[in-house]
Amino acid sequence: MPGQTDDLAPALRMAVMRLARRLRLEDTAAGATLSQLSALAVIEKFGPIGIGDLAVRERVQPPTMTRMVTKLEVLGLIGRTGDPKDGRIVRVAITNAGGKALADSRRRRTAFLAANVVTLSDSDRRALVRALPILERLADA
Amino acid sequence: MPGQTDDLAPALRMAVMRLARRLRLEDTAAGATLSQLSALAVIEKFGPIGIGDLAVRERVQPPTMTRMVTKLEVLGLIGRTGDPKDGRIVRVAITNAGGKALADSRRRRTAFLAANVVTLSDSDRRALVRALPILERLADA
DNA sequence: AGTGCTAATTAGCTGCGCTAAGTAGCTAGG
DNA sequence: CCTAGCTACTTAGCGCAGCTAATTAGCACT
Repeated sequence: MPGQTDDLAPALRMAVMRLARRLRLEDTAAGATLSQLSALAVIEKFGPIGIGDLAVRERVQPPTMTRMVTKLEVLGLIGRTGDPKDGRIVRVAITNAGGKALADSRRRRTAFLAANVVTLSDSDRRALVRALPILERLADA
Repeated sequence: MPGQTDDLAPALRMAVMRLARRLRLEDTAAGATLSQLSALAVIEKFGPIGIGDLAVRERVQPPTMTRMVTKLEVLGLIGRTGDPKDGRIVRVAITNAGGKALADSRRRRTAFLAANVVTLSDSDRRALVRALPILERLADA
C-alpha cells in the first residue's frame, strides 16, 4: 500500500514539527534553552568532550556549538579544559551546578508532556512507546 | 505503571526535538522555510484568513505572523487583501504560485522522511500510523 | 623552517520566537 | 457627534540558533 507511506511521511513531518514547537514554548521558565540543555546532556553523558565531537553528536556545525558552549560556560554549567596532549582541542565537562541544572530541568521540562501523557489511554501510551524507537531511528537516519 | 510515563515523556521529548531538527536541515534546498510553508499550508486550507487567526492556528504571536506573511508576500506566494466589512482586518490568500510552491515543496520535503519510512518494516509503519494522531493531540493539548 | 592538515573561533548573515509600544479602525456612551 | 476604549495589525528591538567564510593556533611530517 504505497499510498499509506505517501500520506504518512508528510503527516508525520507536520506533527513532529508542531509538537517540537510546542515543547519549545513550554520551556520558557528555564534559564537555559532546550538546545543548550540537549548539549548539556550530551556533555554530561560523554564526559570531557571536544567541541567538534559535540557538534557531530548534536548534528550542528562547529561554530554553532562554540557559541552554545560559550553560553553554557557563562552560565557556569560547564567548564572548558584544554587537552594536555593536543593543544588544539578544547574539552568541556559538566560542573556540579550543570548536573543539578540538568536534573532540575529534566524534572521540570517533563511536566508538560507528562501531564498530557497521563491523560492518554493505556493503549495510546503503548502506541507511543512502540513508536518511540522508530522516531529515534528516523532522527538518526 | 507510573514509571513508564516518567520514562516516556522525556524520551519522547528528546526524540521529537531531534527529528524536528533533522527535518529542518533537510529543507535547506527550498526557497521558503518549514515555518513559512506550514503557514502557507494553513492559508491554503482556511482560505482568506486574518493574521490573528493564522497566528492562533500556528501557535505564534501576531508580530511573528506579520513578519512571516510579509515574507510570503514578497515571495509572491500569498496576497494581502483588506476585509470589506472591517478595515482593521488583513486577510491573506494563497496565490497560484503559492499553491504550486506548496505542492512542489510537499513532494520535495517528503523525500527524506519517505525515503527512510520505506525502509521500515510494515509493523513499524503501522506503529507510526497508530502514533500519529496521538502526537497531533499532544501538539494541540 | 615550511607546508599542510585539523580544531576552534570570529565575523556576519538569516530565520523565527518573544515583548512593548504605536497606528488604524470599529463600537458604544454621553 | 465625539470621545473612550477595544481590537487587529504593524513596527521596533531583543535573544537564540542555524549557517558559511575566513582566521588563528597547534600538530605532523618532510
